Amino acid sequence: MSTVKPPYAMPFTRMELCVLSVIDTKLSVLLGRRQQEPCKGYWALPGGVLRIDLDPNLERAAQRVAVERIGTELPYLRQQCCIGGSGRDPRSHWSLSVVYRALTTMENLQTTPGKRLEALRWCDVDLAMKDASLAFDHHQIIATAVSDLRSEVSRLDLPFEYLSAEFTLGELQENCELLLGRKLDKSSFRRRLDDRQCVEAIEGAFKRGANRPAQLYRQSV
Amino acid sequence: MSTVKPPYAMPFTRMELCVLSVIDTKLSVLLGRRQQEPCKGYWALPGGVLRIDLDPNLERAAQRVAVERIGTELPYLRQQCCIGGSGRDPRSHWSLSVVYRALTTMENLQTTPGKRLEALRWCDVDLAMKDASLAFDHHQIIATAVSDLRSEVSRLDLPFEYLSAEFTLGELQENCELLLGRKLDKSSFRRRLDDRQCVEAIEGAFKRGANRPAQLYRQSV
DNA sequence: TCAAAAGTGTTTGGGTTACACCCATGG
DNA sequence: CCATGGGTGTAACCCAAACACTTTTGA
Repeated sequence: MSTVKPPYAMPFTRMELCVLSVIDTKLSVLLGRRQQEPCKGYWALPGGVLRIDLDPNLERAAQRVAVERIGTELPYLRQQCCIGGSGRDPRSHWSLSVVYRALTTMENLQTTPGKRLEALRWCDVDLAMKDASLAFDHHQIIATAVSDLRSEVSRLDLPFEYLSAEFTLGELQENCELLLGRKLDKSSFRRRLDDRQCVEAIEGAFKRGANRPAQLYRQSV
Repeated sequence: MSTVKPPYAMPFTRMELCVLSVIDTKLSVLLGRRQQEPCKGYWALPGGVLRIDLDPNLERAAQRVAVERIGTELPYLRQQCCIGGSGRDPRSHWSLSVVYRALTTMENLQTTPGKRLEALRWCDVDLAMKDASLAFDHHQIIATAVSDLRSEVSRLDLPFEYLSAEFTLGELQENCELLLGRKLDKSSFRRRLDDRQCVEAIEGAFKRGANRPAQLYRQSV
């Protein structure tokens, strides 16, 4: 397999990250303030150029960009969409962005800005989704990312890479409620969980506190 | 906005089409037999190179490739996913494919193969989804395209670009059944339709035949 | 004995399935 | 008047929401 120069010019290809987290009980998205043109000074999703000399595939590319901009790899990475066309980005006549969505916890993330970013901050998604002052079409991307995440959680397609390995049903429910932005009923939540067999009790493992001990669970095989 | 040569090499970027249709009462996918390496002689999804000199955006690129390979533009075009990495395609060290899904009717499509294809043929999706002899990872792409289409139809997110402008409820139901590959109940299908208000009756328009005339409907605003 | 969170049962209601039935028309 | 497909009504059922209740621990 030899590398042949393609006969046509190829698009300027970037990776963009839509990193979500629950901050202060609200689902939030990580935004970076751009240090360079285009959209210098505007808030935008963190991103970077695809490096075919460094990245073996798209998902690894997204993780490399995460490390460079945010300082860590990201759990629960999902491809969201890709957008391409002429006139999107002044650096090139024709540019293509591959967007990945992630879910992480604040603790894993110190928000010290990486290369090419002036600052990083968390922004409540309810605000970000409507904020037309974000760079490019990023508020639209955030809206679909949030809606896709929420419909996954609604149908109990749970973000296990984001959750800790062992959890009580109360903790699991609380996490889902924070992601969805609404309360769930304990009884029906549990019934749906064991209909779908998505979690299993860990024999003899409990979380103890100032109350009745709670059975610990893990993701089912 | 000046065009600046990007500082890094960019991926060899292609468009692939997953064109679905109901052929002989079965949901089928359009496959082309490749005339050139890589995978010469194998059946694959029709596709072509992204041409940033010709295509204003990704969707237009998909339509241009459709015209070149299949001879017509396609209704109901949806972005499916994109796949990228090194070692996928011997023409380039690193290649990226943007996959679009479409839905069309056999009548709109003469299957005379376009450029770079030896032949075109329709293949029952139930076979194609499992056929590991398809080029690249195309059988996997087909499987997710079919599943995405079917879950849209299940929740009555109907493919209106594919349906004709006026239809009876019987025709609509029959179309949905063919796409889903299973029978639906007439009564509940109609109840769900008017709960969701996705179609509206066309005042005074009927389809006549050797039986009771059927009210014609169209997509709701 | 009380607070707090775990865990369970029971009722209700919305929505879908299954199926039976009536209606209107051409032949 | 009969075959054919359009169109409607009803009962059964499934799932999840709502909510009340019991259980088990530490303090």
